[in-house]
Amino acid sequence: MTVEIETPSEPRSRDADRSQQAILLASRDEFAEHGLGGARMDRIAERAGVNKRLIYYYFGSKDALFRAVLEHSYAGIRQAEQQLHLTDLNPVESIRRLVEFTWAYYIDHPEFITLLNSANLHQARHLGKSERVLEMNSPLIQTLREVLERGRAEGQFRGGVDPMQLYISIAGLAYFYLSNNHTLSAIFGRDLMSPKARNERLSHMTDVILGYVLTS
Amino acid sequence: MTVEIETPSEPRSRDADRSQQAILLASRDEFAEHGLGGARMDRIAERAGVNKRLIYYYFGSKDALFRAVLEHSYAGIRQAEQQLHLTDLNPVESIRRLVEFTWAYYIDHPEFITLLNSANLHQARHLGKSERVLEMNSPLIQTLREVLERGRAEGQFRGGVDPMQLYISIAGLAYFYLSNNHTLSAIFGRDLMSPKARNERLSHMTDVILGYVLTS
Amino acid sequence: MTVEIETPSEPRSRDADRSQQAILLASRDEFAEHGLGGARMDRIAERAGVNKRLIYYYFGSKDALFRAVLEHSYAGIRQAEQQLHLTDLNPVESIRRLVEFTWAYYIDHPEFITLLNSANLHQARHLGKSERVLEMNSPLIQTLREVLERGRAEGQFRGGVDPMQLYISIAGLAYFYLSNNHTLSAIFGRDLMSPKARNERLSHMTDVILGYVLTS
Amino acid sequence: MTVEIETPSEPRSRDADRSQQAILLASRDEFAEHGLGGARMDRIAERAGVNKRLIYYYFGSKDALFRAVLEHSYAGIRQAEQQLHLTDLNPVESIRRLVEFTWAYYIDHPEFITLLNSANLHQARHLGKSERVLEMNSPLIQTLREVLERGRAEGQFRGGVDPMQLYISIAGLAYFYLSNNHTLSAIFGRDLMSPKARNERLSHMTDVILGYVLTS
DNA sequence: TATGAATGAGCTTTCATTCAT
DNA sequence: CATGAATGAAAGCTCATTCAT
Repeated sequence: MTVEIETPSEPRSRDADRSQQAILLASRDEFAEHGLGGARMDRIAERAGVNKRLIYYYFGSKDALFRAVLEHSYAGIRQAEQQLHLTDLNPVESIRRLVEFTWAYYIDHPEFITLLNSANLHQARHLGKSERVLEMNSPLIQTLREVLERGRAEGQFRGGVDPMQLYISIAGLAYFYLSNNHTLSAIFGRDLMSPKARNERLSHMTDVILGYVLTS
Repeated sequence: MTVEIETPSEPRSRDADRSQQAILLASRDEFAEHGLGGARMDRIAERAGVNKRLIYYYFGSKDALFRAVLEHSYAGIRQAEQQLHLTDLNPVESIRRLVEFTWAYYIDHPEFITLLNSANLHQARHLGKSERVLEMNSPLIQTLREVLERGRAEGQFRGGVDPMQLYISIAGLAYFYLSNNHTLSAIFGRDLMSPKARNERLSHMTDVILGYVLTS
Repeated sequence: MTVEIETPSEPRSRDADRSQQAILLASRDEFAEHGLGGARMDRIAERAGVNKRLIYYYFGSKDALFRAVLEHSYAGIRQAEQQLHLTDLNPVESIRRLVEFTWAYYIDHPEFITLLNSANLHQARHLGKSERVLEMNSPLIQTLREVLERGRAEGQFRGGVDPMQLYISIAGLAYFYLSNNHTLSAIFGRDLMSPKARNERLSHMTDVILGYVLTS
Repeated sequence: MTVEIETPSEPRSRDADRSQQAILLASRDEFAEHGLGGARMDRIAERAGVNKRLIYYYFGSKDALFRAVLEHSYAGIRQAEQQLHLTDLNPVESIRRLVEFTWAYYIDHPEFITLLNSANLHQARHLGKSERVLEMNSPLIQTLREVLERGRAEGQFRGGVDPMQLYISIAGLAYFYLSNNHTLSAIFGRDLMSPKARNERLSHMTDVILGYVLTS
């Protein structure tokens, strides 16, 4: 999941960029697997194939590195969301696609969930150092609002739906299932990650969300 | 290292019980605040007001202690769920009460969410050491199944609803909102934990779930 | 130069005291030889024959350890000064004894000079964390004041001598010679630490100080 | 690594000279503030506004840089001393001027004291790598010897005064006061660096030295 | 002449855990 | 039942120094 955000223009040593990217990807995986507390700088260096010192040279500290990884991940999902083009579809298909996208994105980017968990664990204590995250996905909310209004205008959707609440709900339906799949699989004695189970979950999620927004 | 939380049968020293309980509560808070990796045995000892060595005497290791805390937490919610008496209500009220209960429980026990996160983070790597968790809340699923069937029989509910999926969905709607409330509050520029916001969320959740299960 | 300051009364593990003392003496030597920046915790642990971790267990940090060493050293010279009994002698002998004592103490405790240097180097930047040092040697100043007054009353000493200035001067005459003896020996092409050279310096110092305080 | 401080004979790049000077001044300040052990090459580079690699290009190593700084500082005081022209004055005024000069120089060049301290700390272990320092201030000693002899011939000064001892004493009287001013100010509860306190010290120093050399 | 990238070695400090009583 | 003393291993981080250009 390499996200090239900005085209580098200045003639900088290619190795510098490559090293930074390597560190970023390696630490994303390490943080995802072990959490912020459990991640090891040594392992990140090894994974990235660079000297440990170089991580500090570029990112300063473990915390700062974690923040960089978070921002990188947020940028990734924000960018993916921007390619959804929800307004090209009719309202029902639009909602359906958003549910499917959310589900697929979490499945394809399992590290995103763990990173979010870690972020929330630590934000609870020392809040919001990374202000850059904030401008995250207001655009999608705006689009969703338009979709809901159009569906309402066409008589398909119920009124009074808060797009933010809906967005959070869609995310929550996917997130909890995936984030806790180990515990849940154990509790319910089913493999919740089998292809069949995944399809059932997506189907259920779609039903829940459409059942909510659709009238009659 | 077995921890007897419920009434001990043999006449054990009151101090012993008190120490164990103190350790359990202290470590629950510490794990909730810092995660498994970030929790510190020293701090747990300090919080519990006991000598660090005593923790090892009773619980054996940090991992074992974490497992004990998890089991304790699971036992807590299981016990609370058992007092719901869903079958005393009509199907619609029953579902409504389950949603309300889940919401309220997560709000009252914020450590539960963090512990779940930590558990899943680590289970992802070394699976299921604590087999005792498994028998967790099948009973509630069974009750929910009966509620759904009754609603279906009375023509109020749609058919084909998997009680496990529904249970996970209810949990997910509450969990994601609360777990990520810092990030979400920042992104959307609203305080998602104000009394008003909480009520709105509960209202929305209920609408979503009822919108899904209800026919017509 | 072991200074037993306070008789331990409580029945504490002997090893604890011994370990702390060993750490204190080892770090005093290490700090004296290498300065605060150049001292190595590993070497201190080795010198003290204890585990490195134990140093942190007892002293908390390198800085705190340095402060403890300083206080220990100050206590040492203060205690030695208190055994001078200057008031038992006539004024001239009293001054002579103070000069001799200062000289001998610095020679016998070469670490004291280096520690003072290090302390001042660092105090220059983050001032006075160790407030306990403050009550150091006012008592000697008071004694010196009495000696000067008596000498004045007996017509031997000049008036208007500030005991603090005199105390600093006596110290300075010894300190600079010893502190810079390597450089000075090189510059002047003499071994300034030979027994003969030492005697000459003490003799000179005594002449300077008596030449100043004596009338006629 | 020879550093030409005085006018370079061959036409060297102005930038090169400027860089070397900048490094020299920056490292002098850094060494003075933090000592040899505490000084940081990174900070020196930053202070000097040059690339870190350039320091190595010009000076070879941290130790060599420190030696260059020391030599630079010694050269500075030696040069200042040569402009004293002590022989132009009568013996008493000559001594008085030397005391005043020493005091003023230390006050104006506080880094000199710290550098001397660091030098002595490290020379104590690996002696005398910089032989160039040695020719330092024999000339002044020679001048001082002449002054003392003249004073003796004129009957004002006592005989048998070793000019080296006197020189060291004058330096020591100023040095100890200034080097330990933080500690001393704290101990005695006075601000030893106030203008008034400084004047008193100089006055005292002059009295001590003249009290010693003058007859009757 | 000058520099950004990179590193091996070693630093202070932390941690879960055990020993001895 | 309880504890203060002690530790091996490893963590995050720093440092003087070198490489490549």
